[in-house]
Amino acid sequence: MATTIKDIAKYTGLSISTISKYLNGGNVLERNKELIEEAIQTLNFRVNEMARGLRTSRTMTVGVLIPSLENIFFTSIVSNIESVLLKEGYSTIVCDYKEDHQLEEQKLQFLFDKMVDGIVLMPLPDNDNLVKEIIARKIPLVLIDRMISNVNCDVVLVDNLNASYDAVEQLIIRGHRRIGIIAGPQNVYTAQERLKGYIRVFEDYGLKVDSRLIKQGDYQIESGYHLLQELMKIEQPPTAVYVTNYEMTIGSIIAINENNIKIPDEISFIGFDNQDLARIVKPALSIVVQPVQKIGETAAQVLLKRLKKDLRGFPLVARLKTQLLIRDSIKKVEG
Amino acid sequence: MATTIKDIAKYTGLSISTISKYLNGGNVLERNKELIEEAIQTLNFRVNEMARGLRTSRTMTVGVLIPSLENIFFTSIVSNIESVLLKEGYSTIVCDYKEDHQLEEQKLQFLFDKMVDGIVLMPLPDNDNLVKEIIARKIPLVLIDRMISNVNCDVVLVDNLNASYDAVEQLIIRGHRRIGIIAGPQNVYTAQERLKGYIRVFEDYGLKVDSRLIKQGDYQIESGYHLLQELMKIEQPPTAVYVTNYEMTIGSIIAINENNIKIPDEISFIGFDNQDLARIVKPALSIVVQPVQKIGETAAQVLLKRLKKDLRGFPLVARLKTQLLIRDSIKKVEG
DNA sequence: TTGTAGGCGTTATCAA
DNA sequence: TTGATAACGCCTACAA
Repeated sequence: MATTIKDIAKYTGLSISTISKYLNGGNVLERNKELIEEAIQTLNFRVNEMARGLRTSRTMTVGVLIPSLENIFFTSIVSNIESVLLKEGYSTIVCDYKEDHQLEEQKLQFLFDKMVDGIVLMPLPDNDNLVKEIIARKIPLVLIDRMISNVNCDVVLVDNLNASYDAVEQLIIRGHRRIGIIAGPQNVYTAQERLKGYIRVFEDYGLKVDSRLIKQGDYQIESGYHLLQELMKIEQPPTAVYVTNYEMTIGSIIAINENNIKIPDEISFIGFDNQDLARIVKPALSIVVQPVQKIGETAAQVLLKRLKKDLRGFPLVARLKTQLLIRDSIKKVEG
Repeated sequence: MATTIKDIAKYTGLSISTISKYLNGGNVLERNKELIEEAIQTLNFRVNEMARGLRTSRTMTVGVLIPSLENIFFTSIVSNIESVLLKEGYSTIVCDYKEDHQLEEQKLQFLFDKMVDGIVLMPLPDNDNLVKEIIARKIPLVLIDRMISNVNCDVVLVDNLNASYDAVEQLIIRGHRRIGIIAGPQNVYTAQERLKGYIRVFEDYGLKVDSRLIKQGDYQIESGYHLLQELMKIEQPPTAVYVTNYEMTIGSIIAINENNIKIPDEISFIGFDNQDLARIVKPALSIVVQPVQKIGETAAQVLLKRLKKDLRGFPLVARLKTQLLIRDSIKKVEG
């Protein structure tokens, strides 16, 4: 049906192996090179990746396993990974495991079956065995957004701790002392880090942390909505609040609007991740911006490096910096 | 390296072809069946999809090509497609073309190279040639959210026209006459349909359409934000507004909050797609809900059917109904 | 029901 | 530089 190397051979009068060699960058006489090129064009030839894969046991396919396809943070990363890989001829198989332990395992098995050449994984907590199994199979692996102790493996992280640190520090510098935080689920690595940063900056400034100002949400919109209102209802409400992810930031803003709370007069605000929202809300919201594009690109690049058997710098820990956008949602508090 | 049929043959003392037949559902003696099963378990055998693919020229892979991976509407659909396909052993290669004509073509070529068995496509306007090429290659294709005239091909659509019709009709029934619409870009099929529904219901009720109440946005948050404010600033502002997609609904709500416009007293509101938002905003928002899950599932099921060479009902046009959730954001207007 | 043998399209080894 | 040939792991007549 489709044209094969054999057809090119016939067309050019050369042998199959010469064509194959040319295809793989070997040396061929200039004259033949042109001839082959011509044949490829006119016969519209494309290598059969499957035959090649069978022979080389490389699929030129990378598996990306994420918690959910219904979360823009993850899919944006995937989008960037895919862009980079595509340029090198790799295709991306995306699986999501719907935040489910069992599914995570099952989909991983699926990627094994597909014989992906490499894997990018954003793992669930407490599933270190999966990571170990990938490594045991010697499949190049890049972890995103999570470190696993005692496991050697390339990782792309965001410096969440200092992201929080910097954000909260700006509030402190501007005179705030009662600063609320809407933190995430503490079995999630990033959420732990973001809370740690909050606590550390208080320590560094010799301030005491008031545990009533620490609210733990679940990274969902509702969380932000409810917890912000809880924060405002406590005896001495905070003068500033720091919300630690996209969804909860939306929820908080909705709560703030609904309760007619004035930013920054009644509360100073730093949110997370949501650039669109931040740009639109008046006054413009201050936010922590994660380098989504860079996360994806870095992960893809590291993986490509490993796929090329380049093991320099292994295990690499890329710790990407967030950006703190200070806008109009922060007020100075007179000491 | 990995165990092959050959290994199973050795272990069981049977021949390769017997094993193969068993693997493909053929008849084998009960005794041998158990033996083979045992071998598969202990040797941890998995068929080599590539070898199989080379032989059968089936990859058990489906390509899904969407405009963007950074839009939750699309990725939710992908998520559901993937779930259904996975159960049948198909893997999903997701590509996005970042709303770019050229990229769309390039990524499609990529899917061809990967020899996907089928394709699910959410096409850009004015790229009918791509669709035709897929069909010319006899690759099973399911189109989502867009019809192409003069082309025979399975399609999964949402009945956007009647979605709008029903929504606006509810406003009319409750006495509204000046109803604003924030429509989408008119080169997009769904956006056309949604506007048509608005116009048709006015006609059916013998009411005149005031073109000043029709605003055309670009399906982005900013659009909603600005256009809602424009609507409220015209001489006789609308008593109700209907916003025709997710992002613009967010934008509109932000504008409404910011300008302290009271829902439903100052304006009745029907939004689109955003269930989370709708649930949280007070008063609860009325919205048009697209059957995201069903879109994905239907597309996957139709494709699976075609992949099994079942051509009954071709070309199928699945026209899925939206759901109109009436909540507290609509006020009755006294005639 | 089981086994034999040929071939899917490619790469890789080795000779020429 | 080029070509003949043997795999890669599987499926599928066909024969037993």
